[in-house]
Amino acid sequence: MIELRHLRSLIAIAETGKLAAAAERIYLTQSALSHQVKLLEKHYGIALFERTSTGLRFTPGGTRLLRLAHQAITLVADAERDLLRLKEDHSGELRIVLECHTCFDWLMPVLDEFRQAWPEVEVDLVAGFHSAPLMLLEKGKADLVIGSKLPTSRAVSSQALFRFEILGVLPIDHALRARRTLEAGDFANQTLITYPVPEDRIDMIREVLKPAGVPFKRRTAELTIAILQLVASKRGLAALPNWGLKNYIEQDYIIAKRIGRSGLWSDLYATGAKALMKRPFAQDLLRITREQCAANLDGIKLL
Amino acid sequence: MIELRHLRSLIAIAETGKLAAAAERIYLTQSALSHQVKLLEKHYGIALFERTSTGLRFTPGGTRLLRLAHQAITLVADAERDLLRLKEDHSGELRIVLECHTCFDWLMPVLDEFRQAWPEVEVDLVAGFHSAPLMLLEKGKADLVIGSKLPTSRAVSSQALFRFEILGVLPIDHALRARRTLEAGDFANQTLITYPVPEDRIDMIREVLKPAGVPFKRRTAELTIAILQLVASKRGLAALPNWGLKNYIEQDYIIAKRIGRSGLWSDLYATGAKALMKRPFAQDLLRITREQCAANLDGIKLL
DNA sequence: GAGATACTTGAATTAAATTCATATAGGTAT
DNA sequence: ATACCTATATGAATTTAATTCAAGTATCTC
Repeated sequence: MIELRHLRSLIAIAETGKLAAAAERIYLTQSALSHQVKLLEKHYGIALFERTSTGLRFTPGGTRLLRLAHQAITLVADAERDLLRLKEDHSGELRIVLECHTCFDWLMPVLDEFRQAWPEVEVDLVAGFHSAPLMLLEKGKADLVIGSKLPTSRAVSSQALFRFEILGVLPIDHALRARRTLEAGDFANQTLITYPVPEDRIDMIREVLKPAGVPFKRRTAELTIAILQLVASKRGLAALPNWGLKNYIEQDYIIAKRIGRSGLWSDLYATGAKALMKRPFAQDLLRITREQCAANLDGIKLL
Repeated sequence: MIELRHLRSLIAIAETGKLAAAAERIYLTQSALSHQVKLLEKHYGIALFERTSTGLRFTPGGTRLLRLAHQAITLVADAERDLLRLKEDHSGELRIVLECHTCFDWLMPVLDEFRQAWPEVEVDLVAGFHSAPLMLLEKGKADLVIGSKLPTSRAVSSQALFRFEILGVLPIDHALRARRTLEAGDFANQTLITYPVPEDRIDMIREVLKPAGVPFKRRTAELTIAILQLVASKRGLAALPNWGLKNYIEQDYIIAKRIGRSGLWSDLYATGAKALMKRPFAQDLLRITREQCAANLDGIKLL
């Protein structure tokens, strides 16, 4: 008999396209998922997937079950949220500080869903760059910081969200267009186009260019699209999260390459006061974040 | 983590009101359900039931989860039906013969749901009483007989539906009104009001009055409501399924009593050609029947 | 206050899911 | 071709989880 466990597996498989990756996401082995899938197919007597050399493709039957999965899991989440609200006060305030510019891109739809689910929570975005987000938390000027891991004090706790890859961005006819990966040296004496934040907050500089001692120039822009325009018009190179680039790559607006042998990865955390992080609506915000990002952002790894 | 299994349990508990009865319905022990419920309550940290001396009453939290259960289980049933249709031809013909008059009462809503789910199956009701329903099947005049168990030939198979209790029906001020149960002797020289079918097709006569050698008179009526009117106006007694009487009992129109120490029970079966019974839409009709009857008919036992 | 009727509980058991270790299969680069 | 990489599949061993068994408690009824 089918169980929610199976439906959760189907969603993970759909989002990753591969058994092994799906397994990792839901903390199982690839073998367990293979057995699960086989059992489902036997149970219903139809194939749910075509096995290709690159992973699994859903058959019509598999697609139908996947639809069920999305519907059922949504209902379960709704019901569990209602149970939480039965237990505890469900109003509150949530002033969110974003450490990274790109986070806006996924945070907006997340907040839309969150506001629907918790209408009595007052959500505010604290805009602009802040040099000491931990201070903001401790002084009560903000409730939640989204960015890299913060030094945890007694009163504050961090929750990992996901890991994403930062790719080097080049104009489509750049000399390095045929390369598989970029190295620090490739950026020597180039202009790096970044958001207007200090150098040590830009992973590409902190993790790659500085350690390699590569000289480079810098130019800043506020918006992702502005950075891409500058790259496309050959004013320089950039390093941006893979999931934000997908559309532009597909439209041959720019090209993107892995940086270094195993890539440049960055982890995102949500940090807030311990008391806040335990509250149902905060937990639910993180749940919505992980769920939406897993579903919409290609190539991320949930943490 | 919650699973469909738990939701199925909640539905069974809601439909029976008692752990033991719910357990029986879903083929578990009462203890298993108790453990399940305790686990759910611990998981969500709220009480799902109030324990009363007569069984379990849903708390608001329990009710919310029960709503989820109905929604989710419905979605699952829909999806599984679609999978069946992917596998096999889903049109057909279904001429149904009803052996028992009362079956109309629950069959109509069942057929409504069935027609929605399988619009390409042509459903017909073969009205009236038939003395040899097996013949109808074998001669291809009907596809499905609903009634008591038929002698199974090679080509035909029976599937149990549910067991219901037949209660003795008395006018509200009848001399026997204070009795806990009725015995065969209580019907001596009384008029028994029945549907117009042969004696051996009326359980009350075949199982109780004949074996006890009790003399009685008979009068017939076509419709359940007509029988009840005759009883209420003291023209005689009747013996009818408990679930059809509930409303009338609550309105003090008639009273109903158990017949004999352990009651008079009757089992209902669906019988059809083996080839038909294996087909998805026939299986689904039986599933819908069991599900709807379990949900709507009080005091029946699924078989 | 004995007997029903219902749920609870802890330990023992059973069943099921998962892991581990390895096999198989399809691509791709040399 | 052959090695090699990336996938999924499979069988047996293991682990985990659910269920049953056997009492136990509580409440109501006569």
